[in-house]
Amino acid sequence: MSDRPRYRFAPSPTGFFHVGGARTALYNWALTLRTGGTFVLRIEDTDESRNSPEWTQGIIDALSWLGIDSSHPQFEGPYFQSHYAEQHKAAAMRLYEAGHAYWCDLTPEQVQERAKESGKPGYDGYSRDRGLEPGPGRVLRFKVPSGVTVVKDLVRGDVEFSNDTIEDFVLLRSNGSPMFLLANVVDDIEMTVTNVVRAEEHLPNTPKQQMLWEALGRTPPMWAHVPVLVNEQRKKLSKRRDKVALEQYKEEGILPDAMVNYLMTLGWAPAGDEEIVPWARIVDEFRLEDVNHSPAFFDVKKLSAFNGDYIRAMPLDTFIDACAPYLATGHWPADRFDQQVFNSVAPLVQTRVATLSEVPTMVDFFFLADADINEDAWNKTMSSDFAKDVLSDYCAALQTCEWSHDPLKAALETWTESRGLKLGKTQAPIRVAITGRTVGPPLFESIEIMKKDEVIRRLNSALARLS
RNA sequence: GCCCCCAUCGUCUAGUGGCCUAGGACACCACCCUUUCAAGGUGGCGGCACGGGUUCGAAUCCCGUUGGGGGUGCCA
Repeated sequence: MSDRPRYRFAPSPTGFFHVGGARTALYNWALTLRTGGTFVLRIEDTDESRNSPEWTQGIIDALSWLGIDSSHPQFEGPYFQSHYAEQHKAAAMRLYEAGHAYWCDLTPEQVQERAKESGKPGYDGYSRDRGLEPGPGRVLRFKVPSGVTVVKDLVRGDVEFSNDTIEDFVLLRSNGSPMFLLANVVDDIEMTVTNVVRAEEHLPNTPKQQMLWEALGRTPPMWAHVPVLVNEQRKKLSKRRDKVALEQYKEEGILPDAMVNYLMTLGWAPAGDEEIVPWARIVDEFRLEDVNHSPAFFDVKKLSAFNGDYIRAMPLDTFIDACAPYLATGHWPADRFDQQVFNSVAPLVQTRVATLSEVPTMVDFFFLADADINEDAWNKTMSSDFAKDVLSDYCAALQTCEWSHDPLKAALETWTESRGLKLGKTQAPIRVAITGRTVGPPLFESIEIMKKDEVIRRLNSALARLS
């Protein structure tokens, strides 16, 4: 066994992959990479109600999307907690035999009842000294020793828990199956985990787990509890209320690099004034000691801003490739899509989107049989007194105009100046007639890319609607 | 209720006793550029929760208050 640190990420497969889990995984991965350690993936699937094979694959896929590749030499696993039930039970029995645990025949209802009567919540240690033998309907409880448990946490420092505030918790259910606290510790011991980096919600569990490590005769790992991610109401991100599925962001065209970079700046910041930094630098600089102590708001707007930055930084052909899946689901007839046309506008699109899913809408007019005219845009631009004239005069000018954006622009400029107007105004009706919207890629560059017949047809069609 | 954690612009953060008249980023606003919208550039708005200490000196250390969060299962 080497003295390299062994980190671990231990999600339970409850549906889709959570952005909070993603950040925890990334913290562990960055640390693994820098320290030359190992990243152990363990699927905590002991609760049968939340267990499904495709969810496990979902976790592996999500990690891989984030750049945590299961074939990387520093990656180990996945292990499945459910496969280790025998070890968990054996450890529980060792604890019992060593006097660290005892059987209790109280049902959850009875425990609750006693708590109600005494006015003190939780289990009161009723069976501690009753010397019960194992039997049906009996749970095994840990005998919490007296004293104080000090959790040494890399993020928070020493956290003290008075043991008398901790009840004798259940190790084995009445059906004999092991509980999370036990399973988690036994697995960490078996997998020789040395560093546990997880979300703050586990902090109250930690003294219990540390007692288990000690009762099992082991030295507890280094703990680190990172702050939770919260929503706008400052509540822990929840899959019921909040948009937390990594998959969903992926579908919207958030780039993995942007997601990774953004997630890493939640609770931590790289040195200097820039927060958009390459992963290699993050690996180099990330320290648990520097992680903030307070919850961080997962801000989709800022994520988008990061993403826009990453999109603009892409080489053009990479951007074009990245757009392909989004273009494939465009709302135009499939046979009208023209890759060459898209390639020509791509540079103009690249600076105008924050996510890839915005791309199809921005270029749809090239591929639709007719421009999809937005009514507000039409009403706003076609009501001007020059709308009809500019449409018809420009249409006429196009017949002889050289088909290149400069002359295309010059033609309209000449007309505009002759009327004492501004190009910003006069291009509007033309833009709406051709693209259907008031905003979009630069007009003359777009016209240049389109077929002359088609442009003229759309201008005439607008003209017909006007009169 | 009990236990634990936390507290710098609206948000994410820098800051580890003097470099702070508190820096950056997102958002917002204005201007510049400009064929729309973006992008880019320039500038602006805006913060150390409060009260006590400690100290020559506190955003930084201590105590309290208030406010937020997490946990409190025969879930993980």
